[in-house]
Amino acid sequence: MSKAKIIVILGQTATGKSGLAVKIAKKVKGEIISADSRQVYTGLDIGTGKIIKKEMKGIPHHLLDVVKPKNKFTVAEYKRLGDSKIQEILKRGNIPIICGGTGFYIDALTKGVVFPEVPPNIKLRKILEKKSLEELLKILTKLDKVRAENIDTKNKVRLIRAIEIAKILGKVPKITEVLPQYTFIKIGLYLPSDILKKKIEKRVKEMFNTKNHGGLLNEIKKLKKSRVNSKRLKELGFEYYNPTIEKVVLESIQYAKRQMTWFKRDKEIKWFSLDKKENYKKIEKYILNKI
RNA sequence: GCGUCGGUGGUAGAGUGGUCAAAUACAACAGACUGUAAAUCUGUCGGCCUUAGGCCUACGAAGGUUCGAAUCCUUCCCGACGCA
Repeated sequence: MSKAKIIVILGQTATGKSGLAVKIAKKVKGEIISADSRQVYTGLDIGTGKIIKKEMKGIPHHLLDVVKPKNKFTVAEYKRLGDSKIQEILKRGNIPIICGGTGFYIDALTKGVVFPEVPPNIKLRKILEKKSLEELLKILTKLDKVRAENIDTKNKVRLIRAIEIAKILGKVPKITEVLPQYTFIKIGLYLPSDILKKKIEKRVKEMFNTKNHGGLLNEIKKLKKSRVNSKRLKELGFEYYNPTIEKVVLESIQYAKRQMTWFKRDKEIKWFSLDKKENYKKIEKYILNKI
């Protein structure tokens, strides 16, 4: 039996992924699984550029609004949920379309990555956070010399997580990748950088427009009211921490670059530019051919 | 017009005779990524030479003092403030 096929649509922010995904879904009887690390949260709508009901055009969208922003969501959870969504969709005889810009999440779902079964330990993290990089490295070296040697020794977040894992499992297991059970058709969307910048600018301005459900600032107000503190807001991304139009535009552009460094490594991605309308047809054809 | 303070790399801003191609921050460029991933972290960042290193051009402009100047002196240009 041949493997089930799954479409993946990825790309930098503001390249038009969501729109394309809906179009493709209509053609192939698809259902969309979002791969966005922040759109999983309720209440983060404007700042994350979450698709609105009208734009969905009746296509089912999954993994949007699955947790409250006060709770932390993680890749491992994403993988679990994503895998089960894929199964459900396939069972219905439809085609799953993974669509989003969070490379880490996409890889978790498409590369058969197996994460160590160690949930975050908030208490331990609090203690470790107070320690210096040197101290943390020392602790990790004691627990797992191998991981200590190849870890980024200046990255506190990583050091803490490594210790967290090693404390439970004795060491940090080597990352294992099992052969994926599906065939992924990966479509990457890109735009020439000047056009991308313009689109980002336009999008950010729209975010701040108060006619847009009160705008981003109102969204932040609501989040604060629901007792999301400012440290958490910062974690949720730059749009949510003292934003100004200029700042958000700049940081979006920087973010887009970071996204690209991630995607560049994946040689399975077939890239398309969306700067011309007729390219939609090209992509459609490419996908229909593969399915 | 007189007086005071100031003019530093893409920007902001330290440096006030040698250790200065010049702290730091930002931007830019490249990259990493084992449960925070729009997060977190790293490298490069005047030009040229293949790295060690070397050479050249640079701290408003032109001169000067000095073995040596972003730093001191003179004049000029520009800016801010004060007095007229």
